[in-house]
Amino acid sequence: MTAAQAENPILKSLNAAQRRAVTSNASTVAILAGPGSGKTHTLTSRVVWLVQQTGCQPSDIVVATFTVKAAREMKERIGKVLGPDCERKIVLGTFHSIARRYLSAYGKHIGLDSKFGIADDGDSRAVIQRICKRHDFNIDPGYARSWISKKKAKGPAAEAAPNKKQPENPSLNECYREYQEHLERSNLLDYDDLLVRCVELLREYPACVSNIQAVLIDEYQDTNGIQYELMKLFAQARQRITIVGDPDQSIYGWRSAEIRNLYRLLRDYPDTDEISLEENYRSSQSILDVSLTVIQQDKKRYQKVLLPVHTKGARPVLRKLKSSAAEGDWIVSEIKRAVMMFGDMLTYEDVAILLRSASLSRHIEAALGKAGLAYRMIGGHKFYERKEIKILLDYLRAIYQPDNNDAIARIINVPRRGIGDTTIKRLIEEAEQLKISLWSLLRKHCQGSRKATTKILPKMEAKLNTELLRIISNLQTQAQQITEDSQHTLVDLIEKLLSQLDFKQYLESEYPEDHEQRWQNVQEFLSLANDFVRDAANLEDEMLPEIDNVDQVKDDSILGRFLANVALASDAQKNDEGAEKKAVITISTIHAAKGLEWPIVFVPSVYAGSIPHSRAEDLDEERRLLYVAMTRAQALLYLSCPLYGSQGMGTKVELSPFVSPFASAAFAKQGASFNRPILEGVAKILGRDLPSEKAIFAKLPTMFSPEDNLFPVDPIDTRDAEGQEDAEGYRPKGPKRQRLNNQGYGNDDEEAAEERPWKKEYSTTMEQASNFTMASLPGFMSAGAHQNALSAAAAAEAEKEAAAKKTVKMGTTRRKADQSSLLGFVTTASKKPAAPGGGFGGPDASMARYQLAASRSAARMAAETKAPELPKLPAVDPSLAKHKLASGNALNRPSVIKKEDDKSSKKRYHCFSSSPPRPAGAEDVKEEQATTQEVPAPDRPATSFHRTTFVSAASRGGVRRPVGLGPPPGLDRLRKPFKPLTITRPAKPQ
DNA sequence: ATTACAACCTTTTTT
DNA sequence: AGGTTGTAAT
Repeated sequence: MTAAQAENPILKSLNAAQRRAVTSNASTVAILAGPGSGKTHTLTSRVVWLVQQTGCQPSDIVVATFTVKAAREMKERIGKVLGPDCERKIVLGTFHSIARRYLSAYGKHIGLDSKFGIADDGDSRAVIQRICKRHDFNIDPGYARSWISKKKAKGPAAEAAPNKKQPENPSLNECYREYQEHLERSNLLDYDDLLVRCVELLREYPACVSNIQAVLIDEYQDTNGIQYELMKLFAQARQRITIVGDPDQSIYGWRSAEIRNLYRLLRDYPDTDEISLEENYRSSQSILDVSLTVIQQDKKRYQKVLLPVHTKGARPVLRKLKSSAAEGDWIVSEIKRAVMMFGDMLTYEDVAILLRSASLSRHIEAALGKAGLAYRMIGGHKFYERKEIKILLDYLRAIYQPDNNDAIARIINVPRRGIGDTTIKRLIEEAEQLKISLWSLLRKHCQGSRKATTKILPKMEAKLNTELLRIISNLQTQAQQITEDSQHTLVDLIEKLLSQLDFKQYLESEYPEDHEQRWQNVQEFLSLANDFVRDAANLEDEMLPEIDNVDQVKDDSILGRFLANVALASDAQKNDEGAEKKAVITISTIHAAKGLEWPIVFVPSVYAGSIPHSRAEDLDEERRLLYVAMTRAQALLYLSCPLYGSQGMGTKVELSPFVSPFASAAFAKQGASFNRPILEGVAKILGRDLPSEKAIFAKLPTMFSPEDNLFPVDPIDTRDAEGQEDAEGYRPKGPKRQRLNNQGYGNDDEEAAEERPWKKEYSTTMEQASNFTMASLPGFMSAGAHQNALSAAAAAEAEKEAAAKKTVKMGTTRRKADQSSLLGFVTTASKKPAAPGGGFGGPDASMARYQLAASRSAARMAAETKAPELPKLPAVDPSLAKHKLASGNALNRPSVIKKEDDKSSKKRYHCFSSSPPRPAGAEDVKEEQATTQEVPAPDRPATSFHRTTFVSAASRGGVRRPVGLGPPPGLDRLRKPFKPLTITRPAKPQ
């Protein structure tokens, strides 16, 4: 590189490959980036480079991301470097939101009413359902919906070929047609339409993108056909495109993402500069190894290299638990163990629990709630999907677009007006026959100008008239005024709506149990609206640049934009005003976790049916999903699997085929001992300062178990003994083992465990003999013995531990102690009554215990065949270790130790040449972002959390609820909290 | 005939 | 937490 480049601060934080990607002069650049390789950073830097070095105007750059979160983050990062001015000007957002902006500004050129609304999922479903029902189509509406969506998403490229298929159900096409007609009549676009119409616009009216100098696409592997088309069209003036992606992380095939787009790009732009980023700055080597083992089972995948930059680290864990409930409890215990054993270095903020589906969160939430741990949930139920919020949104939509039949239909009877489903349905049908909107039908009927054939009782008609019609038309008038004078704001409008509906009272009567919570959500909604108005006013967000001789419509009302925003960002983000820096555990779907990272990651429910989801059609994609989940972890990775399904007794569950082939070879069966080398390794990966041993152990609560031994390592369900029918295909791994020391330490099945006779005690001998060394034989886990020892030790003096151990009996009495140690720990964390028989009071005792554990684990590691080799790291200088760590120290990565001579060994994306022979399903390339962990997804307001669990959490002193649910934030929140951007690049890999 | 209410059952992933 | 069923009340 040139001298000038060397001095450029942007480039300093980049490694060679990244730098090449950033500074490439090629007009199209394809960056293939594995997980944790700094993808986002690279893309961001390229934007900066284009602006600073090549003179691109920010307003002439388009950056499209796949998720709102990614867009936000990128925006923030760019703003940090280029300043808010540039940040504002760059056209940056999800494909959908960018398309919406263009359609709203220029849609008139393709005959689109600029006041179009966006049909969300519910709308589409309702419409299609109605159509199917009306025609007695023998189609599953859900299927029809996705069929239509796919058809749209494939884009023009796929148009030609597919007739060869098979006789398509003609009703599908009819359904499609009518659906489209209906949307048009209501002036709605569904998600796919946004893209389809935008393609149409850019084709027919290229002038509106004539200014575009560069197009950058994030998460390219998740791009579908229509998006590819869109990308090309945005770039039509200059053909300058940069994409970043990783085929291994393609997890949106179900939404028509096509990995094939990569080949298309190379075919359409033969001079594309291909660059691969191979260094992984995120995870420990052993995490990468295991992840790679998983992903490599996909034989067709594009082989790719991941070069670990960090040391080996703790072995990833695959933990088997008896039940989902036990799984939840175990996760809690392991989280607590980790947080405690690392002193102040790790907080709950560093922990994520990643799920295949949101519904799996129930057990986890229950366990967290029981333990009093606060959490935040990403993905899954969305704020805007809440009943009470949806009602309000439907009213707003009706106000904005009275012709939106679906919105009207949903609110006709919402504060109850005595109009039932059947009547509503009839009204809709009638309106549709007449080709008028439901709104005008009602209007005319109530005004008497035209009687509806559907009969409406006078009482109800009166209600309709005074309540529904009046409210809506009143507010419509008010909504008009919003744009002009700033006296009336969107918030005023909503508040008026609330009062006219008597909404609070409605909630009270409708949800006697719940109403407070729901009212809080409403308040939250108000404050969200307030934020939106403020942001829209301050930074003229999302305004497209003026282009000479091209006129755009700026007619966009605030209300319209607000509604669009809601539809496109189902993820309500709350600017939490840094109010409380709640260190809170994150629960997320894997999909929503893409691009993020955490020091500690749990992936529960790794069983067949969950991770290859039972309804999944693409197993490879499911595997990739697991891969994505695993590669979110920086230092500690835990997979877990309940052996028996949650419901009832029946369902046995089988370990996911994605890990079972090498489960015992690649994973540890229980959490690692947090001995000094492990701790130091983690500290190094995270770039944090590790507290001294003393500091750590001074804080350990009494009765704290330093090992992951509260749950049996190889649980066998007691019910199994009682003649459970073997589900098809279920086969206990290996011969049925006797339960040795696997008595349930979890809290379920306590009784059963109690009654279970102890088969043998021979295991004790062995354990005693080996002292605390783990038996390495599979199936002979000494967890119980360890537990016993610890419990016993708790009752005795620390020095007597060895002796105490011998006195342990494998009797029922023991379990009591175990249990109390679990529960004791939980409560002790906050309270601190001396545990029964609590000899383990002081730091000294804790230290003693620790040392014991450390030596034990050292022994175990020696015994284990595959023990990770831990580099002997120099102990932290004691003086250093005494430093109290600032809580926020987390974020800087240390300079990376890069392996110097891997050049020779690394493979390249060698077949990344133009016009690849298109192996039918060959999937390739993609990327991953090296996000910094402090940019977790936006919080959901606490009010939207599952309330039940929070209530229980709140009631046990220890942990506070994550967010103050106070009154809506005042107007003092005029400034967006300035969140420092953490660009966490390793200092310089040479 | 319609509406309202109570007892079930079911939940992929997201713009 | 929602939707869908089945039953009771209007």
